Amino acid sequence: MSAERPTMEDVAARAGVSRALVSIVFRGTAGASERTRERVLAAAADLGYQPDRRASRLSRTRTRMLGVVFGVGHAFHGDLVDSLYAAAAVSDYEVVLSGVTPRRPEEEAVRALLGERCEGIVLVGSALPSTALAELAARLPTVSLLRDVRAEGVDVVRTDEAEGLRQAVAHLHGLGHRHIVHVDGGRAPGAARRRQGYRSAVRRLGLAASPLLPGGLTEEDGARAAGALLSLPPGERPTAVTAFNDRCALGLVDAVRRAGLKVPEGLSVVGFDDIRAASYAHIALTTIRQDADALGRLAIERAASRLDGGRPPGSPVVVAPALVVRATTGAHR
Amino acid sequence: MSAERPTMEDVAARAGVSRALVSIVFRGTAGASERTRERVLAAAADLGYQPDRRASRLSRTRTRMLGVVFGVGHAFHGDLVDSLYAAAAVSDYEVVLSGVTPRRPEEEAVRALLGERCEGIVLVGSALPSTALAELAARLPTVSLLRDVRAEGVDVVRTDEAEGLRQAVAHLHGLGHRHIVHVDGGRAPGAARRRQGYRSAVRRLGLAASPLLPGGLTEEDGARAAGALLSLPPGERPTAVTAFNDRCALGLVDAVRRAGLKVPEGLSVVGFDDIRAASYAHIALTTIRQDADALGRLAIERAASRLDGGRPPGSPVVVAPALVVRATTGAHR
DNA sequence: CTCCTCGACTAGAGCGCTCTAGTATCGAGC
DNA sequence: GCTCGATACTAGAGCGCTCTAGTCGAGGAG
Repeated sequence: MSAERPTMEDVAARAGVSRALVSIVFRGTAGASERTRERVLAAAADLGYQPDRRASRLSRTRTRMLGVVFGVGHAFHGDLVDSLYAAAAVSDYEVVLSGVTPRRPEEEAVRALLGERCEGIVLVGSALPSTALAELAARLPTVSLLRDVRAEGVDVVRTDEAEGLRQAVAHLHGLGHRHIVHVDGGRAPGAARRRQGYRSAVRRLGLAASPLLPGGLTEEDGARAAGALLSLPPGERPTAVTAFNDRCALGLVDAVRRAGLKVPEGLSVVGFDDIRAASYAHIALTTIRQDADALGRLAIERAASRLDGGRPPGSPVVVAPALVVRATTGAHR
Repeated sequence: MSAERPTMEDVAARAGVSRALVSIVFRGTAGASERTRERVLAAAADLGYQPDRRASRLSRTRTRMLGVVFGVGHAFHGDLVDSLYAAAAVSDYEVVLSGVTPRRPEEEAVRALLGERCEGIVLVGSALPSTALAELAARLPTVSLLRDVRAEGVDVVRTDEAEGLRQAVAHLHGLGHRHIVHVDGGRAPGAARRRQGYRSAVRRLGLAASPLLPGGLTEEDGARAAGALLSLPPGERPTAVTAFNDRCALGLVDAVRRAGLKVPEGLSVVGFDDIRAASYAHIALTTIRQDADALGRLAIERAASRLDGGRPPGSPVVVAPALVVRATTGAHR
């Protein structure tokens, strides 16, 4: 149905120049006169020529490809992928996606990228054991985005979770809340730091640290935490909650409202992430915003500086979060 | 930091065989004795050799790569990507993802895939003009997944939206509802067919077709539709609603509940898609399930049959949806 | 003993680019 | 006139695989 795809050779013949010149024109490097450049591009357009990246990557010494492993369908990963694409373009790197899905484990996603000869790899919210990460890092520059790991050679780029929780607690404290509970994320990436941030913030304000409420990272986990919260004797019930993340907060808000408790009048709730849904007018979740743009940019820069600058490891990059006040928090009464 | 990556040549030398033999072993084709096979694999393992896919693809006549363009972060697209990965593996194709994000338009995502020399391309919920799709299809097998288009050469794989709405309306009718309103999806892919499915279903049951309520594909759109619905004079207010999709339904349910209307007692709501969140216990949305597995599988099969079987176009593939009854619908009273 | 067949293995020509080391041409400087 | 240095362009050797067309040797049939 379609004729053989034209190659550089065809374009060269049509433009009456050598293949090398066509290559020069398409790579945009110096060495071709303006007239020839135009002639070549015209010939290419006539033939519908498009350079073959496979061949180009094979012959180039550098592939300038950065692999990105992410959870397909994870809202926040999506925001990060957007930012990674943008940042890579700036540094003249190319992003190659490899998705993790229920049926496609992270190991396989990584293996696929290695076969492509990516020069570096960014793992978004990786769940790989740190030994596996260290092994990876021994082969090529490896950035763990979101997840904090101590693994030889692995660069970490993450949000300052503890600081985020400090801000959340301080915000609630400023509103007059004295009984604040944290809904925990369990073993999810970042959960430990948020937990710890909550505890130290509460302590510093001279409040009593309440036992954690078991939660998780989905709406369902949040709804379950709501059940636990509502079953507490009224006297022991907190007036404010910091949730592990936005989805968890959303589920919790939804469930307590259905039980007749008003938000924020009866309970103030703060999330974490600032996923898109959090900003919807009818939800208007007060939350701790993770700076997806900065996170993505720094992850790429980190990989690029290892590749280009030969700059050595360096300590984890920690991005400051920001409190976004919306409508799920209010004065204590 | 790392030595040069070993090549087939190195493995061959170490195993004391020719490069061709190593290739045979790694491709798993016949022509090597069991003993040699083991020797080669051992040598490869020693060196930490991994075949270079760029080179392999370049020399192979067929790349067996299928490009997939999808919306990063779209929950349902994520489900489809999972199924596409799985189906491609079965047909021995390789999936190459190219994400669409706020800053990376679909055109660019497609261009990237063409440069990779994908043999076929699957566009999930494409928003490209049909002329652009036809142009693409002239170059390589093109499947439009979810979106129904009439474009020369483009294979369409989609859910039977009209049938879905018929089921939704029939379900509500069976519960005694006589005043059912559809919250419209506007220009979103599939919206026209759902609209039309609603109208014909209502007509067939002898009910009056109410004017559509403008909605959209996000929770926010649903919440806005709720506002419009609540502002209707009580006598004109419907007792049941079919929403364009789950997210819209979720936003609507949330908003009407907050306004004091109980679901399903005061209003029954049916969504569309059956995204993961719909099944969460605290949400339990009655919805029309799109069969992501079948959709993905058929999309791959379609592309593969064009490529392998040379089977010609064929009519659009329409997948049956299924009603999933949960807790947002109840008997009219 | 010769002719065939068959399995195991190899040589070598690509695949479509990139990039180094050139050659040709031309104007300027002495 | 000759050299020099640019600038514009080309030849050709890879990059690391795949795959066709072989070679080689062992065994079976006649």
